[in-house]
Amino acid sequence: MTTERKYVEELIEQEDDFDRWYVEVIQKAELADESPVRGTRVIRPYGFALWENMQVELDRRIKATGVQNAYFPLFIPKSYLEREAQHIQGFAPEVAWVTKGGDKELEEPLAVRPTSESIICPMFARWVQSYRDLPILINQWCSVVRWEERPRAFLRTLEFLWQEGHTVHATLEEAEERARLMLEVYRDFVETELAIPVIPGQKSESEKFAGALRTYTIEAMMGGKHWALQSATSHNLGDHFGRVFEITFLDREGKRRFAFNTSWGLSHRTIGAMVMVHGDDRGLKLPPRVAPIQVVIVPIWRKDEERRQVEETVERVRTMLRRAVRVHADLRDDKTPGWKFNDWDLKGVPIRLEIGPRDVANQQVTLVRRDVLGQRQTVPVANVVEAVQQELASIQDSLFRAAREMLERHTEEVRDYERLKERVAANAGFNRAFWCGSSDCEARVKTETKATIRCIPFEQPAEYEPCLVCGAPGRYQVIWARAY
RNA sequence: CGGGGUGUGGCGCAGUUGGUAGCGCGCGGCGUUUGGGACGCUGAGGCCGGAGGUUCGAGUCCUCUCACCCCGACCA
Repeated sequence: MTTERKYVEELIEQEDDFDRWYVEVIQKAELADESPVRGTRVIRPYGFALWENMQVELDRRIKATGVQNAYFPLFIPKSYLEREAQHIQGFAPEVAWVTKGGDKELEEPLAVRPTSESIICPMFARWVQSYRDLPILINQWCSVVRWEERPRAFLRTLEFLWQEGHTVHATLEEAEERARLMLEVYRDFVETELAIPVIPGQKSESEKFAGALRTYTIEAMMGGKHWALQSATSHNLGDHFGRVFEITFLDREGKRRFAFNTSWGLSHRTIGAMVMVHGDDRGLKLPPRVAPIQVVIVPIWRKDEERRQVEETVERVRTMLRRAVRVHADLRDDKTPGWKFNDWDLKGVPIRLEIGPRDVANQQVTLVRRDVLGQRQTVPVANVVEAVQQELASIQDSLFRAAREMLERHTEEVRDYERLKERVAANAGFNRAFWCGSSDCEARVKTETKATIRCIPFEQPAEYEPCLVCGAPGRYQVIWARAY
């Protein structure tokens, strides 16, 4: 450990205090910084570049399902937010209100959107007249505000970045299909781009979105304490919002009907997920597909003459790579190579290329992978593009495998309530167990262990055993875990 | 809202029984260095969270207050 500690002396080790490691690594890798308002964070250029790369990939997938982007106002009149009773009940405690415009008291307070159903649905009501107008498929990229008691960088901040999709349909079946489709989009995005395996499933009644008929979720396991993180949700809102906002249309038979809605969102908390799932004692490990810098080139020289030759080769390699990957040449002359190695390890850049006099002489570069530090390989300059692309794909793959292995290793089928208590107390991970479906059993476990039902996985066993808590016939196999 | 803790250069901290503020890192300059966080010299930077009080004198003692952090409660 002492030799390890030498590399990044200022970063606490995960094992010592995972939560503090999380805070420190975000700060030191320059993903985000503190801001004057408690619970808000500045997202720095490196962190924002990561989010932008994520946006591009997710946006593409969303649009591929026929959705269009739009933008709705930040402010929602109080009366609008209050129309769906469960919706406002769920969000009331964490809504931020604007009551004054300049010096003038507003006639009606405006909510800063905690989510936009209640401002989008009234617009849907205006736009929908006939079954021919349906479906409407809208997405917006924006930030929302929820006045949380205990903020955590990226995972739970007062203001956070996300996309929220909102759709209207003629039938419940169509809404259901859309809700499930978008969850599948999220699953694919999170697993493919972020290299995080997830468990798709349905939320229990007590955990579902305020105002929804059904909520679907993808749940991921974080490193360290092996807690769960709800990584995205998709809701079938039924006709709850259709009725209160009077989104009606004439069907083919000329009959007036209420429309059905869905909404679905993925936020920048998934950045926090990447940090916690892939990171190690040296810092971040960013999945190549979304990493702001995929390859960093570190030049090494002693004399001015060497410097000239090395930088010439660096420039040549950078130009070769630039068309294929996101590459950065670290030409700072006030930092030593060793310092740079540690710095880029901390920032999670997947591949480092070292180019020194030896490499120049042999027309090669030295390639080091962030996920398997210490294993250096040399690559002829002529082959560098191909080699880098191959390694990036391989890193993406191995990050996903490692995360999946962690998920599997820390998941257990639990048949005894005492065992569940033990495992939750020990931060042992996910617990698969049978549940009768009663909210009493659910509440009891939450009170006694702090674990909640993360989801009812879509994948269910062929046969059901008795409820873990009360012994009544089991109706579902669920995942119990503590969550961020 | 309960329990605990911390506020001193950008960051991390020290500051004894009260005597007029210091260390490390970082930052600027110069020189030597550079294959896993180099070194020397030199320089800049602080009304010690805020208000009031005690005192000849307060970073230090007293009172009040503010902010932040941690643990609970709460939170899709």
